[in-house]
Amino acid sequence: MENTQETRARDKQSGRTYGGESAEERLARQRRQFLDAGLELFGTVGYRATTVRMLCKQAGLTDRYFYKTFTDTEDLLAAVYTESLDQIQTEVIAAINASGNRQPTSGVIDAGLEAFFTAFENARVARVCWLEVLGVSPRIDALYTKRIEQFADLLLDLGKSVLADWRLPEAETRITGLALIGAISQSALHWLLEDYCSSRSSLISANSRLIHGLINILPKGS
Amino acid sequence: MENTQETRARDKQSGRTYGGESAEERLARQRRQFLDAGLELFGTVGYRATTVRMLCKQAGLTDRYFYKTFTDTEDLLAAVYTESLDQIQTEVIAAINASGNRQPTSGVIDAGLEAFFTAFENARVARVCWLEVLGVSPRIDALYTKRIEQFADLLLDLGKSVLADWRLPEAETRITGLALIGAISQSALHWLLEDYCSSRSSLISANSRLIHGLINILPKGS
DNA sequence: TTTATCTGACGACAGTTGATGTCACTTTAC
DNA sequence: GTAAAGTGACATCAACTGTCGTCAGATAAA
Repeated sequence: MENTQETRARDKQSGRTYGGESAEERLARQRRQFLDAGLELFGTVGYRATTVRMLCKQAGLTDRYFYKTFTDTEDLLAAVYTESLDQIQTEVIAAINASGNRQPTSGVIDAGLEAFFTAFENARVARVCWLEVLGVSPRIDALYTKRIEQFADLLLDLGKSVLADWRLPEAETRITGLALIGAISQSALHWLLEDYCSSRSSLISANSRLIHGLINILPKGS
Repeated sequence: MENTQETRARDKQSGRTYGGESAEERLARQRRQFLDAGLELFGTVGYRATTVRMLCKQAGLTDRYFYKTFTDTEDLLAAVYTESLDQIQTEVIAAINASGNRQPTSGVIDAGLEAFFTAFENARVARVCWLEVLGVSPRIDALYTKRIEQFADLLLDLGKSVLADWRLPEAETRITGLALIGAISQSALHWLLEDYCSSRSSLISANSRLIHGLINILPKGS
């Protein structure tokens, strides 16, 4: 059906170099600029108050390029959120693996918590991940749920690897993981909302105690 | 300065009975209708998508009466949130006091948790309190923070009354309370987002275990 | 009954927003 | 060097929102 010059010309970027950049490089750079602008604006004035025009001004690009890469501001929010959490998750896992001494549980847990809270010392990241992302749309809610569950699974896998046999029924295991993530994230949220007036170490120690208390009371076997 | 008929006439409601209701009764009824409409709409289509017109249609009243009682949709949101949490807090406290047997800690805790989760089985209440209220404005954020802290204090007071001497430093005590509320509320939030597919009892038991584990590991004296 | 208040339906207004289009100018490819 | 593609500043468009005003009719007080 006439997939000729017309159609081909209308395709995104026909692919010419411009300013020393290939078409893909330009698209990637624009995407990055919008991601940065999104984190900056969503993390300060908030998602609801952020308009396409503001994003473009912040990114130093024109409206057209926004719609070339994203469909919505919501689309950008999802991208910013995903990228932030990807990075944090990577850092937490790295910290856990780095604290190689897996036997004394406390070391691993505190290392993970430290990486976690350190990442959320960036107020923009914290605000986007815990405040702005909630109640936007069913799609974003689903994304949020998925990421929280990923973190819960990370925590539970760690627990199961440390405690040889795990005797908690599956349903309660899931809820327990979510509850722990909730405890940690609520701490982080209040940390942000109170302008980080508590010390990071007190956050780590309070949450660490919670986790140790749980491990202690788990049904034990053998 | 001329506080005569002009000014007096402009005052809210000069105070005549209409339809068998006094001026105050009418104002109170209208306020209630808007509160109900707010809970309904904020709890289903969401705060961002709710407009003044929609609220008035839902409440069966005209725009004018909205502005007579509330300044903003944000104002109404704050009122709906406050009323919902007031009621839940009352129910939780009542449940705690009702389970009079204060010695066996578990009874009190489970009773409180049961009242809590039962209240959030109302999806509209849950959505408003955990989703819609976040990231709206600094004013609403402050309100949220205050209420969460109230719940945390409730929990901590209960703990301190059960455990004779409390040896945790104040800073960590606060964070611990917030973390516990976070655990419980994250459970409730996921319960909502997953359409209440878990059982209430599993939520109670998982969170109860978390609290008992903490109590167990607290620094003990005497 | 008459007059002032209360009510609901409706329209008007300005301000924003998302989304698209225009136009002159640069840069690249042929 | 010439045509096509890329770019940025700006205009345009409809849709929506908060907010306020108008007006006819219902209700209560005089």
